[in-house]
Amino acid sequence: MGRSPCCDKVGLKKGPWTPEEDQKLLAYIEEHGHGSWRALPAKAGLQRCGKSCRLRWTNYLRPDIKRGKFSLQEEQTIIQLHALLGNRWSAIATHLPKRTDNEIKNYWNTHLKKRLSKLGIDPVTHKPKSDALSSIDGHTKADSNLSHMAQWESARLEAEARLVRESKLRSSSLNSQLGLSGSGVDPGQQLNKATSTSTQPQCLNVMKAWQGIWSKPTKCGLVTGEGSSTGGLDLESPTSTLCFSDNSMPVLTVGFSDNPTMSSLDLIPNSSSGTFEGAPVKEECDEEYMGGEYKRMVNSAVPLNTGLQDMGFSTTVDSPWSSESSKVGNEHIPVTNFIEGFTNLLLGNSINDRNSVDNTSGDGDSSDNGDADAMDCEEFEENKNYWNNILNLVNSSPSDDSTTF
DNA sequence: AAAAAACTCAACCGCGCTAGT
DNA sequence: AACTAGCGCGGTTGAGTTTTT
Repeated sequence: MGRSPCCDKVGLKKGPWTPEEDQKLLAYIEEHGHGSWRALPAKAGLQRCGKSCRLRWTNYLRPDIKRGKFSLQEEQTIIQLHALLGNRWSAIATHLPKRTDNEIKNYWNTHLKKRLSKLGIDPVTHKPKSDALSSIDGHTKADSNLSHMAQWESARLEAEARLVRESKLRSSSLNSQLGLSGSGVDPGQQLNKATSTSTQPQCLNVMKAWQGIWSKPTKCGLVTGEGSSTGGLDLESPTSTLCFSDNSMPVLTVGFSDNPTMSSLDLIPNSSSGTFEGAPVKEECDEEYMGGEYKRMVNSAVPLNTGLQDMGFSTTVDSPWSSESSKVGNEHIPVTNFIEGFTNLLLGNSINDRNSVDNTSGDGDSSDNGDADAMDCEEFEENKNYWNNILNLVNSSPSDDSTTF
């Protein structure tokens, strides 16, 4: 019948954890790994339910957790991802290394939500509250964007779930191959490997496809306006650069071109998952953040666009970092620009302005559906203004001395 | 200085999903 | 197919802390 209760056994302790309990849990997991959470408390000598132990570990004791104030970049990431994903805190957390879903959730509820509300922005829909009034039939122009987002997100979630399963399988098979359970390998290192693997972002892959879709139809020239005709290899975006660090690891820098005061966000490729991980630019990031954990470079055989394949797209890629484009169906997508497209979608992009000007003077071909084009440009202009407002708010907030940890 | 209000965040709760039997 | 165990997620709570009155 129903689920067996987890925490209603008599004698099990609840409430705040004591340092002694923390120590017991930490020592046990470091030595044995957590194994079955339900069985763990008895083995570790704790009068707690397994669920409580798991929560304490994942939200507090785990070694790869960063505590303290959220950085500006983290705030921006949370706001942007929340607009896309809603209250899917665990999904958002995969893009904020060392932050737990619980912490992000709390930070959203206690800080960011209020800040957006004060700005007159609905923190649920991320739309200006007045939009509902100005809209004739209750639907705003942004609804069409959100509809696209919802469709992609739905597909993304399915793909992500599969990826996680596969990742677990790979991880467990790797562990067994390495003989981790009984070898002389440092348990702490085992833990770090396990946890770092589990926190690697998985779902940005779909952004590539998303970016490709978004960049394709609009004549505002979202991202690939000029480059697409050359096979999507345009890397000369005004707002993104692909550079290579000393160890030949590409770092994609996404700038907020319309806001000169805004810091840029470096995206460091995680070659084992085929995704990019966000990290602050050098001026603001701390050593730990940019340390080995996020600069790990493994020559992994995992395809760059596993997520796309998972979604049923036919994808080809030459090698994880040597190829700047991949195929979705028959369409080339500039992979290195995918996050730019994501940011463009959220922030608008100066490219839009430039190309929209071009289009207004346009050639005969582009004048076929000029009304629709104008509408697209209008929508992107609205999006740009909206996101600039949000990000400016975050930037200018009096409580924001949070660029340090 | 004290009380009240507001805020923060660790922890709990219940549900849904998946894997195993 | 039905059931159970276990895990993870999102929503909520409440104790402790800080700020305001």
